[in-house]
Amino acid sequence: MSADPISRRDVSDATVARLPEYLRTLSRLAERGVSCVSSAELASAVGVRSAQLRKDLSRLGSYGVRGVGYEVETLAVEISRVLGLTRDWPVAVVGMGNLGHALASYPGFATKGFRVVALFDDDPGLVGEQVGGVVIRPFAELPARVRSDRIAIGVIATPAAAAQAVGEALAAAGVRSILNFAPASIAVPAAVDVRRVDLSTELQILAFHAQRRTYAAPLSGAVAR
Amino acid sequence: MSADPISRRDVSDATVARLPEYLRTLSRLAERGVSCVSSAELASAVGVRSAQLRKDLSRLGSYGVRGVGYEVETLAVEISRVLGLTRDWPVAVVGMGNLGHALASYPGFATKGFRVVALFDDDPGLVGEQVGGVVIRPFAELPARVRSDRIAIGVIATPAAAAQAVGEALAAAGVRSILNFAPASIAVPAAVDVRRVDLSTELQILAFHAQRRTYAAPLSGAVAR
DNA sequence: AGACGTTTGTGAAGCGATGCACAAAGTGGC
DNA sequence: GCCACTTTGTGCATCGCTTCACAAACGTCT
Repeated sequence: MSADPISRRDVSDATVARLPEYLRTLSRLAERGVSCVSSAELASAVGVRSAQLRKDLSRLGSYGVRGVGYEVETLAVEISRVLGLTRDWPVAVVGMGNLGHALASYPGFATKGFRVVALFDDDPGLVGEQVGGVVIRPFAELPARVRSDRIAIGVIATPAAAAQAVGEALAAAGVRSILNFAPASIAVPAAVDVRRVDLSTELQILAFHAQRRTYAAPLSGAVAR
Repeated sequence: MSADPISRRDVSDATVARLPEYLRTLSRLAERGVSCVSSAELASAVGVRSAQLRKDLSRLGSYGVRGVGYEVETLAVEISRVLGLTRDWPVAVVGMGNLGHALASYPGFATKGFRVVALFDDDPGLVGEQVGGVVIRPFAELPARVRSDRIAIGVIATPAAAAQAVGEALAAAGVRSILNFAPASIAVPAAVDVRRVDLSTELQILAFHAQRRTYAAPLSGAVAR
């Protein structure tokens, strides 16, 4: 009864998106031997306002001490608990091209409870190969592996054309969380949570700002086409 | 004077983030031979409300025809222009491990005016290797290459420990736009625009929602550890 | 040419997130 | 034990984005 898990329900998406950043900064502080930190210090290390940090953390409960600050270790554990990192998350990667290889051996995937336990591709030249100690298997084995390995998260790293079919197969197999790296949006049942990471989109946003800078700078120069 | 480039100034970040999605959907429609589309059709294809789509597009100017809709080709060209995709964007990738290799040969990088023209790594085992027709060079050559190739965008694909140094080197060399894939935030001068893509953060957000689902489902089951 | 149906562009309302400012709560010194 | 100082937690104002709703504009049909 001391820590009420139900109270996590009203944590907004904006707050959740910042929690991983807080957690990484706290880990860095812990490595440096810091055991206690104020909201002002932590906020400036992360790059947010201190008021926002305190408001975010207050959603998780009262883990700070007035006049002192937050205990680094305690706060890190609490954020981990809220994010669900204290349990095990078996992950499957579908599509073992360059990107799939990179994701399967990405250090960030191995930590925090995420375990890449299954790799899939239909290219006969790739099936059987080992990446990070896991064997690449044909895509048809997906449903069986999802059941046997209790796979909770699917990562799509296929070309755009295959993304929709893979997403449907993952959803049909019971995977409710999908991280989609393919340059295409996919339609899935409402019960499935999809997050898309598109490298091309990020570049285009950068290009927009870069272009705006070059237009803004030379006030006297001829701008027209 | 017909198309005023200054009017692009008041396009909000939220709108800019959606423009690439609109553009990709328009390209798909054009491939299918669709030449005209209403805001309702386009919006549902993208997955946003039609009012939002219209408001976004109205920021770029009046490119729709009342009673008819938007001409696919014209709208695509205009969005491309606003995003700055009609010019050439030389890109450098720093850190040619698994992720760097994947990014350098990513199809989405090659299209839309982005050209990977330089690859850097300090591992002697990688220097000299060709990826997509571009030779990997030692990191020390970065400043010279930025000048000679007019590199505008830098992609950081190094381990976390190297990210800060690479970011500083890019900024010092004159690169004003950085896409950071390393699992670490970097501090750069205010004139430099950094976007961070963190695979671990995305997974953690997925895990949060997945955990919330499992807590919400078994109302009668004992939750307390 | 005029009336009708359709779709855009946009003012206004609604809503959620951010930032401010301060009371509440704790520590340490005397 | 009381006082001064520090820092959290939070009500409240503000800001920006999203959504609604409708008038203006366009094509079409007669």
